[in-house]
Parts: sequence; structure tokens; C-alpha cells
Amino acid sequence: MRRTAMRKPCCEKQDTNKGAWTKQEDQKLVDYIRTHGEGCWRTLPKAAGLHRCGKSCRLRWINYLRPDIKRGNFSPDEEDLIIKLHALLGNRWSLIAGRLPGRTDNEVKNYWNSHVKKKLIRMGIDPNNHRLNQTLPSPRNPCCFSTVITSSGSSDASKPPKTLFADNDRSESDTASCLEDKTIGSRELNLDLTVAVPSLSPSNADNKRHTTELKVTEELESERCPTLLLFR
DNA sequence: AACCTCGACAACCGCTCCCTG
DNA sequence: GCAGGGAGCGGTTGTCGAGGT
Repeated sequence: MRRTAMRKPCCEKQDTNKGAWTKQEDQKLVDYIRTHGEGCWRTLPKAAGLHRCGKSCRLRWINYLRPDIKRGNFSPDEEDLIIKLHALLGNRWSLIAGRLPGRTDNEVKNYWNSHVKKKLIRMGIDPNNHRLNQTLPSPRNPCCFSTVITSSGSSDASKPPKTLFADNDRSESDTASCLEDKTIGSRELNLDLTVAVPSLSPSNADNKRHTTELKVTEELESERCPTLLLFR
């Protein structure tokens, strides 16, 4: 890591607005990007006549103003995919969001933290490593697993589970060891982890993405993530 | 009606990555 | 090879509205 002492701030703090964006600011940003395109976020605020930090502009555009943003609730399919991808990738929200058309990393992250995480915890699953917690839910009452088990895309916890315990008499230890023994990788899930390339030119973005994909692939090769079993 | 709590989500901040000179 | 700078990412915080007491 490189830390540069006395590094210049990304913007002149005393001259920038903070907090919620106004309609006028949104309009200025949209108009500017429509005319000039994305890029050079550092100079954009000044050029667009905005008293905002470049980072703030970028975030506002990416998370809210972009025309291809999909607003509204996440579908059960999307939720399942988020859980699967999180099991594979961890907190790499941008990679996860890349698999969800119209969704942003911030949105996925927020959804994870406010919905999915709690849901998994309720089901006795550690959301950090996707493993069953020490205190396993009883296999005789497996409904607590229904969200992650259903492979049809439904994540409605009120519906009966499909399969985790095909044999409800399976012991807790059997289940745990079964989960522990499985090594799941991207190939088994048939997940193409290539992130959609934006319409911008190749260059920085592509190079970065390529590097990230390589890293992810390497990690997946050796990754052991037992709870992915639940999704198949 | 007033207050409190909680959930959802927008936005900020600090850090890291990677390109360029 | 190194330092500086821009862009992107993820964690965290702030704000607001809904629901409960």
C-alpha cells in the first residue's frame, strides 16, 4: 500500500455541497454527462457547474441517475443470485452487481446488509462465510433453511423447503459433515464470472476488470464454500 | 399528538488499485 | 523502479419515513 503524505484532497472541501442532491444538481449532472459523456470525475464538477466533489458526482450518477438503473424491490431470483455470488466472491459488491443488470454495487450492498444478512442469520447461517453456525437448526424442523434451499428462485421463507434434508432423519453431524465435504466452485455453479463490459472504451476499466477476474478465478479454484451446496 | 425505535437507502470517507510520467 | 494522481471499492454514517407505544 502506498500512502502519500500531504496528498491533495480530491476536492476543495470548503467549496463543495454535501448531503442530498437537489433536482437542479441532478439535472446539471445528467445534462453534462449526456453532452460530454462519463470520465474525468475530478474536473467534471467544475465543468458542469456543480459545487460537488468529483467522487460525489460519480456516485450520484452511478447509483441513481444512470438511465439503465433498475429501481424497486429485488426479485427472488436476484436475491438467490446475490446469495450465491456472495458465497463465491465475498463482499465484492461491484462484481456481484455486475451480474445483476441494472443494479449497482451500493444497492446490492445495502440490500445485503438490510435484508439478506439478517435472513441468513435467522436461518442459522453465518452470512460471512456461509457456513452453518455452531447451533445448527434442527433437521427435523428444516423450514429455517427454505430460503437458501429453494432452487427455483423462490426465497420465500414461508414456503416449505425443497431439499436440504431429503431425509429428515439425517443427523445434524451428518449434515454438517456433508456440507463440510463439498467443494463448490464456479464451474459447478456454471457461473460465468465475467463482468459485463460497459460501453466505454477498453483501457483502465478493462485492465482492472481482467486482473480482478483472474484473482477471483484463482480464489475460486481453491475456495471451499460448503453452503453453496444449498443452492443446487 | 408526541415521542421513540427501527429499517431502508443515499451519501460520505478512507483506503486500495493501477496507470502514467 | 518509484512517486503521484485518478478512479473505484467497500465500510460506515446520516437522514428520513413508517410503525409502534
